[in-house]
Amino acid sequence: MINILRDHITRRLGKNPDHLDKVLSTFRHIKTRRNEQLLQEGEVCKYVYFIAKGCLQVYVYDKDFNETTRDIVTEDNWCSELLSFGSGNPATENIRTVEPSELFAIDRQAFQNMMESVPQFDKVYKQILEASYANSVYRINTFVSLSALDRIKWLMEYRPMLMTRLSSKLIASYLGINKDVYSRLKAKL
Amino acid sequence: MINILRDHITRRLGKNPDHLDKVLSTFRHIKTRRNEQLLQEGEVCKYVYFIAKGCLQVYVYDKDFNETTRDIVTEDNWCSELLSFGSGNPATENIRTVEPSELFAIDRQAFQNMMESVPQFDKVYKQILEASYANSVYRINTFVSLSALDRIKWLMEYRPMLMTRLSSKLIASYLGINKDVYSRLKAKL
DNA sequence: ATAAAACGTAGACTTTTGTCATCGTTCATG
DNA sequence: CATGAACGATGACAAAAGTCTACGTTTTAT
Repeated sequence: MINILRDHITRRLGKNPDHLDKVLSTFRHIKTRRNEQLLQEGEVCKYVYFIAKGCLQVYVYDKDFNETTRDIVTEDNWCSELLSFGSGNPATENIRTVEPSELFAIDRQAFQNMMESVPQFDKVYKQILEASYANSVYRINTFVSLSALDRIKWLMEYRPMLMTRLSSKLIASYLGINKDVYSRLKAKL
Repeated sequence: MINILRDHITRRLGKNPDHLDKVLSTFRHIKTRRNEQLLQEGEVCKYVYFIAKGCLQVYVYDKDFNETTRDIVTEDNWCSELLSFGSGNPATENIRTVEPSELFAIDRQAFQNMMESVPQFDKVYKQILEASYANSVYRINTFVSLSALDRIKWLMEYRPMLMTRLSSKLIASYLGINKDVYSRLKAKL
C-alpha cells in the first residue's frame, strides 16, 4: 500500500529522490471504516492525509445545520484542512471518510521537519497547495456561472466516477443543490 | 509608492530582510487607467501584480457571455492568475483594472530568479498562494451555503468598502447574483 | 459642454430552486 | 435475518432568482 504513496512522490520528484525512504517512514498507515470523523471544525488540523484507497469528504454546516460539501477527494490525492494545518488555527471545516479507506498521515511536527531537512519535500507541499488552489478556483467559477442542471452535467463530464460511486445525497451537497431537486433534474437527463 | 510594497514585504519577512532592495528593484511600476485589460484568457499570464493603489477584477465568461467575477482585489494585495503564471499554461481567467491603479509587476523570469536566489522570497510566494487559497475556500463555502440575500449581508459585514466603492453591476457579478435581483434585494435591507 | 452610452431601479412575468409529505426500497447493525 | 433507519423518487405547492421592458439619472468620451 505504501507503494502507492512512493509512486506518487517519485512521479513528482523524479526517479530516485534523496531521502525518499526517510520521508516515507514518517507517514503513519491508517485503515478506517466508512463515516469516520478525521477532523472536527474548531479543532486544530493535525494531519495531512494521502489517500491510498477510499474517499474523503470535506464539509461545513450552513445556518440551518445542513451539510454542504466543499470537496470530495479520492485515491492518489492529498486531503487536509491546509489553512488550519499550516497556521495552527482552529479548523473551519470537517473531514470524514465516505468509504472504508486506507490513508497515510503525516503530522505537523514531522511535516515541518521534512520541509526543513528535505528540500524536495517543499516542492511536494507547494504542489499540494497549488493543486488545492486550482481545484478551488475551478469550483468557484463553476458555481458562479452554472445552473443546477449544468453543474450536474459538468460533474458527469469531469468526475463521472463520483456519480456512480457516491450517494445522491452527497453528490447533491457537493453540487450545492437540494437533494429533491437533484433527484428531479437527474431524471430529466 | 514603492514604499507600500517595501512595507508589505518587511511586515512579512521581518525588519531588515537580506536583498530587499534587490528584490524591490525587479518590480516594474505601472500606472493604469480604469478598465485596462491586464490579462486575457488564452494568453499566458506573465506577471504577478502587487496593488499599491486601485482595484482589480478577476473574471470569466459563462456560456451566455455574461461576466462572472471570481475575485476583486484591492490595495496592499497581490493579484495574478497564479496557475497560468506558475505553469506557463494558458490562463482561464481575465484580469482588468476597475479603477485607475498603481501596480508593481514582476515577470516570470524575475520571479523564478528571486525564488532561487532569495530564499525568503520563496516564503512570500507561499504566503501569496496560501492567502489566495484561503480566500477561495472561504468563497466556496459562502457560495454553497448562503442565499443571495445572505451573500449581500455577508459582503456588507466583511468587505463593506466594496459596497460603496464598486458599481452595483460589479458587486452583483462578484456575488453571483443577477443585477436586477441585486438591486431589488438591496432595497429590502 | 454635450451627446451617447452605461447605470440603477422598478414592475410584470417566467423559470428555477426549495420545501414538505408520502411511499416503496435499500442498507446497516444488532 | 430481521427491523428500524436512511435513501431515493415524486407530486403539489412556495419561495427565490432570473428575464425583459421601460425610464430617469449618471458617467464617459469627444
